[in-house]
Amino acid sequence: MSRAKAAVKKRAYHHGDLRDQLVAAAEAIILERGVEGFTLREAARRAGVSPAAPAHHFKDAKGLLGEVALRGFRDFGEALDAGDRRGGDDPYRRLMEQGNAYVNFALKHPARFQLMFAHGKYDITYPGLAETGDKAFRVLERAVRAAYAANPGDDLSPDAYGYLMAVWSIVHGFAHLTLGGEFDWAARQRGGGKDTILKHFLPLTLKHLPLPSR
Amino acid sequence: MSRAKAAVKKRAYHHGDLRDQLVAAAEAIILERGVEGFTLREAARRAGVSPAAPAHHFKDAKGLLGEVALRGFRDFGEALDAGDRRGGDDPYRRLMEQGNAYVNFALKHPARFQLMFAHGKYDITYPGLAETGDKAFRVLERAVRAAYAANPGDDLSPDAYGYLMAVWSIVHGFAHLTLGGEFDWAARQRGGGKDTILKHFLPLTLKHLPLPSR
DNA sequence: TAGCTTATCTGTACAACGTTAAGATGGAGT
DNA sequence: ACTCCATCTTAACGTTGTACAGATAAGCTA
Repeated sequence: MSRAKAAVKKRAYHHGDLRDQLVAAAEAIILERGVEGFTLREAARRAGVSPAAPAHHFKDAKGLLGEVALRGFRDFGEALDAGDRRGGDDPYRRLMEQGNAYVNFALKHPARFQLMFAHGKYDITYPGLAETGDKAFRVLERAVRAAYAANPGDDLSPDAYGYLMAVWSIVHGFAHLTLGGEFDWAARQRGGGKDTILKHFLPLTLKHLPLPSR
Repeated sequence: MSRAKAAVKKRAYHHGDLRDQLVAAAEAIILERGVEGFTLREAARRAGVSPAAPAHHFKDAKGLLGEVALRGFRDFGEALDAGDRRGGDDPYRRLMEQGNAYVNFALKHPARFQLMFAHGKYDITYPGLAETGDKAFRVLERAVRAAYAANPGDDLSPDAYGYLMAVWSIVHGFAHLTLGGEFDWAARQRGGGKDTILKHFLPLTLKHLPLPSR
């Protein structure tokens, strides 16, 4: 009997799949109760193990959330990359598609996104996390480099930096404010929820995305 | 001997100024340890009272933080209003000044700002909070109304809504990302901290603030 | 001034949390 | 068959938020 099979059998002393199931439980808890509602003991309870069991897979509670954040940044980076590719050759379209992907990811995976930018909640020194986060961020930088025709390795021009920050700010701000419910009045006007925001108000907003000056 | 005077004397059974000092302690804790590091007991300790004392002034821990958030939104609204007035008659300048005020407030009062947008940390039903928050955000709406020449009471046009959300997103995103340390690479490049971001990178970013189409 | 009322604070207690230490279990490799 | 050791449990400790009963003193009424 394999380890994974043993996991479905109840009360096996050795869980067999605890690490992954702790991550899954953590994501579920954050989704249900918000980042604030997460507790390590609850995650252990859902996985059917004692409160001390997670210590054998993660340094502490913030370590487990570090793994959740890492997986979030990995998928996030891939989503941005897919958006970038959808943009083809046009620098503006590449940035526009990335912006759409950015907000779409946030609204499709609110638990992950909220955690990823909830500083202090997870261990930022978790192995691989910094690299994975940087990788995601560099997808955006790459598109800005192309838009400003910067050679690889060269520093971006001040204006290119400003543009990079402006684009990042507008999509991140929109995602953060939407998840925070600050645009609920807008959704209520159209009688819808997240879908309305994504399909109706995001395009309305992103059409004001600044154009790269070169 | 007045109540306030009694407060400085040590170990008076009745504190005399507990409510305000709990708020001050809470802000100090958040500033030092981040929103995550706040505990009610620590606030009580700093005010020199027992852990049960705050209950007579606030329903619970989230109630105290609700008061902190309320005071934050009050000052925030006033800062935005001052910016709006600095903008004079020019709609774009009004919005630009408000944007500057928005980010400046966030960087000058990081503890308050982080708390204000930390959903789940404070009691959103705290008396007066919703009204104070709405009031602050209506300062921005008012300027957009002027820019789009909307009559008071009328609904904004879809494009005006989109513009409102875009402007709000870009300044909020910039503030949130800066406080989260996401622009540290930029500050490091210029060898500075928050001041560098405020004085150098904010103008560079806000110059991409979209213009109202009418 | 004396007595009563009430707001404010203390002391104690409890459940839940994160984390650690010591011991139990059983799969994997020799 | 035997040993090793990763994995899990049980038990315990200190900290947290909060409830409850009682202590204190400030303010009001007479």
